[in-house]
Amino acid sequence: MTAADRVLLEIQRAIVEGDIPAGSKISEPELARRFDLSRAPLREALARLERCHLIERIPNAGARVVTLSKEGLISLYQLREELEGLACRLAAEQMTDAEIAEVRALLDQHLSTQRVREGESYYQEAGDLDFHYRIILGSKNPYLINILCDELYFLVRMYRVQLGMNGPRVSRAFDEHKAIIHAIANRDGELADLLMRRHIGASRRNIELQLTGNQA
Amino acid sequence: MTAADRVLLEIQRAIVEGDIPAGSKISEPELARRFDLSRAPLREALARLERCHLIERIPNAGARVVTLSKEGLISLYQLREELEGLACRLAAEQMTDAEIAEVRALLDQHLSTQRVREGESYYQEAGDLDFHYRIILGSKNPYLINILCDELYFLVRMYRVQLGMNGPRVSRAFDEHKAIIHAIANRDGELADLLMRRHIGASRRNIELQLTGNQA
DNA sequence: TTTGGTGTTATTGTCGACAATCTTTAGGTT
DNA sequence: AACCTAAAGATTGTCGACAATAACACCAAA
Repeated sequence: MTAADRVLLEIQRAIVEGDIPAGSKISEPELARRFDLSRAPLREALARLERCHLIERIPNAGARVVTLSKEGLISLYQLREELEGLACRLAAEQMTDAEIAEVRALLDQHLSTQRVREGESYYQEAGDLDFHYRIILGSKNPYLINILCDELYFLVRMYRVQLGMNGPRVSRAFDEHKAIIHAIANRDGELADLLMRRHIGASRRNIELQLTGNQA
Repeated sequence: MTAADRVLLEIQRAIVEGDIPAGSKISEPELARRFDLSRAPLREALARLERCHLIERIPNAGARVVTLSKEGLISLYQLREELEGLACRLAAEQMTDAEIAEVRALLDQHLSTQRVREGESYYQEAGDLDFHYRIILGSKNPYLINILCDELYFLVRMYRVQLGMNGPRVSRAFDEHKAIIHAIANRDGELADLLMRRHIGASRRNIELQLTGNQA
């Protein structure tokens, strides 16, 4: 693993968790000192951060961390609904019985840990992401996998971590996950598609509420 | 405009048109000499080429131009159907009457030039791409625009330029374009979505035929 | 002959310094 | 006082060289 990869992971985590605040300016020399490396691997990392929409660069003018907005959230989740719906249809055709069984085991595991850590949202985040990851990987479509897992999901996590995902929504999401994997196990891609779109739509509305509440 | 941007455009064109053959290995020193610049901006360009799926990089091992395959084509066009279908639905809501009129004027212009250059596919390519670009931009969804215009379309062009787009399909595509913009003008997003999916599906089958024919 | 190890070679990753560009600030003019 | 201009400062883009890693060839042993 290269130095650019390491610093990329660190900066990704820092931006997603708000350690580097949204909307703040990125200074290459400052970050280079902070992570104790040259600007070459740092610029490589910045290029990848731009790729996953965590920063915005203007030639000869610098880079800024993205700002979270209601319009951005809606645009992002419009795409998610469409792409993850497609992922469900493909997964219903492509996933092996073994892979489906693994996801079901994963969900059971989430359910038990969720009871213990009621209200603590971070682990739920990771679990939720993990579920979506599995379905997307199950589509076996490399371009779809790349877009969702490598380019869009860090921004999704940023919205969820910074704006929170709490209330009764947390426990309800598990049931929705169960229903989706059940439809996939039945090889009913259409139903899985529909359920996933509703699932993502509900998640969007939940974050939207937080967003309008906070900035009001 | 920076030097990395210039060399990026040149290499993109070279790969899309097969000047740098599909599947060939990329040598950083060689390309640096060939385009007469340092490796720093070249690596920046390579990073963006990877982003639009024209090359594949392995850490510490180099980069290769992608190889065109039937599976790759199908995966790519599955995504296109979904994303451009969404673009049509959004465009039917978001495009202004002026923008719609512009696209119609564009189509009329294509029709007249197409009659003149019957069979010459390259201009048709540009025209077809232009039409799709307009619809995508009309969706006003920045993430959707980024994915389709910046990341996927160079690969689409590569398939079409290298595997050809000929026969009666060329003229038929114009009628399909007409029908799509007509549906958008009527603010019928559902219909535009359906027509676009069929349009892209037909285009895929056409290239698929060429692909199976060539490698057989 | 095939397989495993080793040395060589070439490529990629990284570094520090220089050049080009933009932002900011100070100054002068209307 | 407001606005345009210009110089200073800082930041980004680019360069050539060095270090680390991986591919390759060669040789030895089974």
